[in-house]
Amino acid sequence: MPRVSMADVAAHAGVSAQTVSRVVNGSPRVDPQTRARVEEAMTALGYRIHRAAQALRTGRTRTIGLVVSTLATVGNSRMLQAVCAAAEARDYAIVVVTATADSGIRPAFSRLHDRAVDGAIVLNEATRLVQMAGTTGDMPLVVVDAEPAAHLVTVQTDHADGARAATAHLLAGGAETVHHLAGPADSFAAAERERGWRAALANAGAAVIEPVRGDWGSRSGAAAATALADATAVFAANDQMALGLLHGFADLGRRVPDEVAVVGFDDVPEAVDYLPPLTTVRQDFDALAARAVARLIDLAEGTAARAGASDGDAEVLAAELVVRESSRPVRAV
Amino acid sequence: MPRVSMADVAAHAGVSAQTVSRVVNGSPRVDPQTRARVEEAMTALGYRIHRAAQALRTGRTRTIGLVVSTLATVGNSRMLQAVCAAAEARDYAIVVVTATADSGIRPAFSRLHDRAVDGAIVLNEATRLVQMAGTTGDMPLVVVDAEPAAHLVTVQTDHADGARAATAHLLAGGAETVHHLAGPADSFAAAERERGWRAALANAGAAVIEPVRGDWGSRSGAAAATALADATAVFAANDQMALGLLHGFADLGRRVPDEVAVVGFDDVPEAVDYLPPLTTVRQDFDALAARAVARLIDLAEGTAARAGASDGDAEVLAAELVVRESSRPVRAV
DNA sequence: AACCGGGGTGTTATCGTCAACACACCGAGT
DNA sequence: ACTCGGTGTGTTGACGATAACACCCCGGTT
Repeated sequence: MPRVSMADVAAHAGVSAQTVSRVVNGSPRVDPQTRARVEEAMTALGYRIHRAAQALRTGRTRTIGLVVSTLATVGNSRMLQAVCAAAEARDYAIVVVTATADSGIRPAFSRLHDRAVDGAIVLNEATRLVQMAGTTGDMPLVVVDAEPAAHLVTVQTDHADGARAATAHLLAGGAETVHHLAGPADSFAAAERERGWRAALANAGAAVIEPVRGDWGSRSGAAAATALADATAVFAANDQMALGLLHGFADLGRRVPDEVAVVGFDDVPEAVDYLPPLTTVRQDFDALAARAVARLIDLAEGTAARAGASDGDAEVLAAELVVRESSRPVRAV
Repeated sequence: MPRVSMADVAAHAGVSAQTVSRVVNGSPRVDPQTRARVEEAMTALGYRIHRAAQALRTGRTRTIGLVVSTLATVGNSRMLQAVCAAAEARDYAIVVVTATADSGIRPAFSRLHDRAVDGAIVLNEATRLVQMAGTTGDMPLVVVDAEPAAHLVTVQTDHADGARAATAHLLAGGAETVHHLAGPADSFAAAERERGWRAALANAGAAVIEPVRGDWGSRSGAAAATALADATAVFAANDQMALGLLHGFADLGRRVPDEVAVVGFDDVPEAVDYLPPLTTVRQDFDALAARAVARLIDLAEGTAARAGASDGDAEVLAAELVVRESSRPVRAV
């Protein structure tokens, strides 16, 4: 049995296809009786709107592209899930495209352009967004965790403040100063976390030791342990690197938290079961995703043109310190 | 500037739109000179095919739906990434829909049906697939990690064999028997892993202690530690639960691996940095995803009708034991 | 000379939906 | 009686791509 079209429904209800369209789109210009008859016909025939045809006619697909560098980080995959949920609630679908470092974002946007998505959300690692200014054409865009800039709508966690809180917490615990295991140099989130760490140290008048740099992965955290062997407190830029650090310190015989305190960032679900359970900074990925989707849909549907409200518009969501055993005060109270 | 259509390209190249279509679709019935002229016009104008129009005319969207219960498990998010990569290589796009336990799969498939996807891949937790036999209509379907059944194409890791290898490894290490921290009762993968564990015990004539059941999350693993306090070897159904178990054992003062050996499943990237580094069973998610996508595209494009080769067709990929410190032999060699 | 076959190309109609316009009807105001 | 505004509905014509068919031009048969 072939697809049921508006014409079929129209015939069954004894009206024109246009009236069916009006019912589907909730136009007020339909007699309640007629509307009821059409709706009855729709359920009777099992009518489903043909999105491709709708897209062809209206130019809008009710589809959002999600550009993601990798899903290997817990943060990204949680964002993806949250974005899906938020989009589904608005009757939008998500198509995922990957943009790796070597492929660049151009092919990703090319695919999205083909698919005529109504807009795109870019996750993370967006420092190199500058490259693509021209490429995206006029596609509405919301970037997560990127440098706020003119003509760019961004949504981000307050990485700097979270990092500041983590560092202050470690200082309050009695550490002379706090070492930092930073993320990749080209990551905005990593830069922000580093900035917050520096600010907290400056605020307390503590010495700044140049950070060790990792790649977000736990292996790089383990590798950093020797370089950080004389630290009494370390703020790691994410939980995975913190985990590696815990491992590295264990191998070196450095006891956590008795000899060295460790704090991470993200609050991955497993952090509570690390050994010892990890103090970390929790991001509200659900809220972040909901805001990103809401902003994008506003842009895509909005009559408020992009010249107006969208200029360099940045939204920042708070992060929350979660204290666990890995940062029990170094010198007992 | 509005969208560039085939007609525009055709005008620019001095041919008809149909000829442009033939060039785009690689028809052999085009003079090489004409083809060159058309291709030149396409790049000159920046032509991009309009998928919605193509979909309307051809009835196919070059889009694959991915139905996923959650992305909280590492396995699922790695599968998602791998599926995206495999699909992109074939010029297909992925749209992700979630089907939670309460929402059921019906709305998910409804969304996919609207979107006119060419087929769908269902990830995991598919025991309740039976519910949807009628719902999917004739949409081509590949299910990952589900009970093979007639009229169902499945792709799966050899969970049972991986579990068997893990259990045999623990027995070889000197354990009297091996306890099992199982996954949720409604999960196919969990059932298979349990089956492999039982088989290995039976094979060795070891006693079977009824498994403790978790929910894949690390917290459930930690909670299971007390119930498993007298074990000398535990096979956990995934790495996250194994991590929780390591935490729980540490709290109980049970030393791993000296007093109790632990093995997980999945080989998440962090497993190597758990304390102690976790022995586990590695799944090849990339291969799994590539096979799933390949099978689905065959189904969707295949002239080989579904009555033929697709009947109860199951593909099984090997898993590999990765030995680390958490299972160092209980009784020294 | 008439015919054939096939490569290369154009024409036409169509997929399902919706914007724009047309129209028919009705009660209210002049 | 006659316009008027509003309401409910139908008609027409795109949107962009392509399947099906029609056509022309050629060299090679009969």
